[in-house]
Amino acid sequence: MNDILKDLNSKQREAVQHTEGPLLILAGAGSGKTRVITHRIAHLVHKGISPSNILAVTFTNKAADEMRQRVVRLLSSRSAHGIHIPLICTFHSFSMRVLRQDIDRIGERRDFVIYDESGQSSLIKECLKELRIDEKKFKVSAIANAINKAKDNLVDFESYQIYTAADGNYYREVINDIYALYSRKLSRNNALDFGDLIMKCVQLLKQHKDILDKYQERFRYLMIDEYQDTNHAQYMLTKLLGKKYGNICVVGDDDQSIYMWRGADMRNILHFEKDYTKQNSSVRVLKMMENYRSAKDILDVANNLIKHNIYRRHDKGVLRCVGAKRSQKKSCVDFMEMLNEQEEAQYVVNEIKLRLKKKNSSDGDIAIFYRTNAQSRVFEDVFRRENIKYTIVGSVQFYERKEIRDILSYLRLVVNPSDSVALKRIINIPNRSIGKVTINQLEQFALKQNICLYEGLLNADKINSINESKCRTIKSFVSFIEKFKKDKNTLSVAELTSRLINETGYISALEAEDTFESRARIENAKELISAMREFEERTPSGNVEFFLEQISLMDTSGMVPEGYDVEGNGNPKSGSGLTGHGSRVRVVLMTLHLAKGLEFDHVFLTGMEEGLLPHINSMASEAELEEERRLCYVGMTRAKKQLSLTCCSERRLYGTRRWNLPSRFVNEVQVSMGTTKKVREKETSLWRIGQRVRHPMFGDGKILDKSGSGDGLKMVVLFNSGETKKLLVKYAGLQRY
DNA sequence: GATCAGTAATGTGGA
DNA sequence: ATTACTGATC
Repeated sequence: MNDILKDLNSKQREAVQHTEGPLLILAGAGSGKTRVITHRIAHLVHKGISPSNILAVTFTNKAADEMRQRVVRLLSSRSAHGIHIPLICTFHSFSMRVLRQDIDRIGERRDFVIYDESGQSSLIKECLKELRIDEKKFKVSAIANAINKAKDNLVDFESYQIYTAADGNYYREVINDIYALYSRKLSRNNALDFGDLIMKCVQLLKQHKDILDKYQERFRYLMIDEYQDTNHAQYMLTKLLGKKYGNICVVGDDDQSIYMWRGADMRNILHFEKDYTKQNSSVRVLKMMENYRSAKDILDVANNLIKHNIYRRHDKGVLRCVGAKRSQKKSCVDFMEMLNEQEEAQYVVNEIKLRLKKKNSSDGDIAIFYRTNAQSRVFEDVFRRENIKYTIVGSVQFYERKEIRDILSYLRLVVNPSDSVALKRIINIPNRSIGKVTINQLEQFALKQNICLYEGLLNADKINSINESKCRTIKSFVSFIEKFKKDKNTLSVAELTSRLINETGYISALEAEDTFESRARIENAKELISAMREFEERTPSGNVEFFLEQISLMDTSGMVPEGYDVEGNGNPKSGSGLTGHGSRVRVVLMTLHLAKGLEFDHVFLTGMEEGLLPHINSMASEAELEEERRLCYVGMTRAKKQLSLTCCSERRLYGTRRWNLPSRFVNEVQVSMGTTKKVREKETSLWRIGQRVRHPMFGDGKILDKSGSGDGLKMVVLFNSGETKKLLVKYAGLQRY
């Protein structure tokens, strides 16, 4: 038997060897999914299929990178000379490739830029202003959701109009107007949003048979990861590509579908069999339910939970424990009800400290999961107070920082002057005295003349309401950008950017500020430049356009601290920092959504309360409730050795005090657990006069006086700088230390 | 008087 | 992070 098949169990081997025709792999949590995909790719190549005929699609870049690395390892061990790696990429980057080649066939320019979520909402705000729609009645986020949802379902604004005309709903009519204007604006700015990438790709392939044929011929073997998360547009894209040869292998787990709210359509995975069965060929379905990750107790709990989902599920049996050692006398699942969220956090920290003391070096990774981001605050407070290092996964990411976005907007503008969103972001950064009013006048002018905003700036002297001195300021800004438009082709990305931030005065403005925060921003700007240098080394031919493209396709989500393996399956990554360092314990905090695909020795699943998990907004419909249950299931199945569930009888949430019951999910798992213990409230007054506090901006200080209570609690704080400030506790972000 | 910059007030589902 | 208000500046 060849070594690609050697370390696989029988189900895995069958999946790898089934290469022709449609194949559905239902891969339970911890069953070795990534392993099967990578080995299957290697097996295809080994069989003699050209790597260029193989396409594997994932949802995140992280998953794609991980897979690529593992495929390289598998292939290079068996061939000394240069190996060719199949295309492994995300849905979005695949669509991007296709569109860069041929989008002109459906009437857009090939040098488009991509708008992220904030670019999208800026543009929607522009639309609201132009259509004179009240932002309070039509929330930008709601409109963005509606538009994204439409695009996920392949409904472009023309089709939206047809549906709207049919049902005569006022809200939809307004959305329709915004959608139409928004689409025209995108086009005018030479930009696509994320939804467009897939939708336009499908439109292109549907409308032009020659292009479809080109890709069908090229990619004869398709593999789709996390198929349960595909939306309709993604479904259609894979369907089109796989139509000719039918060699389509999808991998997923309907029990881990947690992105319905983002457009994922579970019917894709539930109906795959029916969908791909034809007269002359049948669909192979493989169920991999052997779990290599978790202790038996943990799997019992998870199985007990998920069996309560009856509404939509593949019948695939329960997760079976293999490999992992049976736990000792003590159950490795426990549950604790605490009085409030401070006590909950304290309990978790105490448990972690106990573990640290034991010096049980094999219990290296600890994760704390929660349903909502807001819950992380309390944990941070306690961890900091107790001096335990932790990492929050998914908090503000590097490329989402203000200073980085500012600099990137400059680059965007230089590359594509019609990008009005980028222009408006930076036109007055640093201060040039071009304010709201002036921008408004420029916008009005551009709208009337039917030119883009940048051209409006070029013609600022033709606007009566703009005086001469303002005009000069605008002109000097324009010539600044024009200069860099020329430099762009002669300078490297890093060099161009470094000049840009120096010559704009961006850096000197930050230097003048000279605060803790501004110094950090300068550091980040420098970090960006070094990221660019790295990029130049990696891709010597790479220009600014390509650099920007890479960044816009990076998933800001799913970023995990280095060393955490995706679906480890007993293959510790060498040099990951997890092995060989003795008792180095790592604590990570994240939302349940971010936990998917990861694994940890000890998992704390916190806030197990009605209203939080299941979340209050998901309790109305059975479908949403089941998604909450799956979310909980995902959290539980991340644990290898120990799973601790916690809840609070009282919790301060969104400013109000709430009394929640323990989550129904706790009752559902029905495993004997540690007795519920009520912990006495220690101290009501955490903010006492004399207490040392830390403020994110003003630094360290001490409480001099306080007044008010509850949300109105105010404090007078004397900071080390000598300044005295009166602060509202609710918003000040103070921490005790 | 118009416009701008800085400050204060306010907002919470999940990527 | 975004909006409302206020004093500063052209």
